[in-house]
Amino acid sequence: MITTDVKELQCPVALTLDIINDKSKIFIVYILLGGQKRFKDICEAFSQVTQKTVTQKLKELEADHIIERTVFAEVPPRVEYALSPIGLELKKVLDSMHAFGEVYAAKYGCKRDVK
Amino acid sequence: MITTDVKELQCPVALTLDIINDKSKIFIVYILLGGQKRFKDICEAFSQVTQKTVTQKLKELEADHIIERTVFAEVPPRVEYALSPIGLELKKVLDSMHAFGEVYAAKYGCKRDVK
DNA sequence: CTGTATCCTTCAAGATACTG
DNA sequence: CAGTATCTTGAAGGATACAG
Repeated sequence: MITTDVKELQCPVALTLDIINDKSKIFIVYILLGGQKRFKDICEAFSQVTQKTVTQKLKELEADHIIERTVFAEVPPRVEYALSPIGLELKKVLDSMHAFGEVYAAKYGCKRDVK
Repeated sequence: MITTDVKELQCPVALTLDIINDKSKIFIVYILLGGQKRFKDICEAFSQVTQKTVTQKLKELEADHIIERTVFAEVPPRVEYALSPIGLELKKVLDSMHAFGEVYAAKYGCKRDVK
């Protein structure tokens, strides 16, 4: 069977990976764990990534119900992004990553080769 | 300051993400949580990825001390991959992903658009 | 400020064939 | 069986300019 435009992920881990499919998205969640942020703030926290990419990742996260986007009718425009309730659930995943990172760094250091 | 060939990741989450930087590596860890596996078995569990990619990811994981590679001097050759002690620590990360995926699926289902 | 729209580059990964 | 060696391609992301 070939699914043409939809896939069904039986494994919850695969589902999670499909939602948080790259580093930049996890970073956005990480940033938003510190409270809601403006578009500009997210871009600045993300020096290695272009604005275009930030926009795209924010859209994907919003489409997946991980974050919520609020537009304020002001001049100049203001848009705030915040984690949704389900997005907040990702904190546990991030926490476990944090814990692993600390254990790993204690054993092997935190220096990494750049590819 | 510009680092030319090494980066130092202060944030443990960033470090973890740098080690487990894509879905395929997390999947390999996931597969190996079920016990040590042969190269062939890993390739087969990974129908969507080519052998070349599996080889590459295994090498990276080994270089990062996440997995251990054992060569048996047999004919035909046999190579087994297993999680290292630190690699086993990743189980907690996978567990939290599993938990999140279940919560998410209960709320939004497990069907995903294919890009 | 918060995005869109193009164009362009590069790099990861697929296909395939070959080796010890 | 467990890889390595090439070649190729497609999509992600950078740079830049523009819009509401």
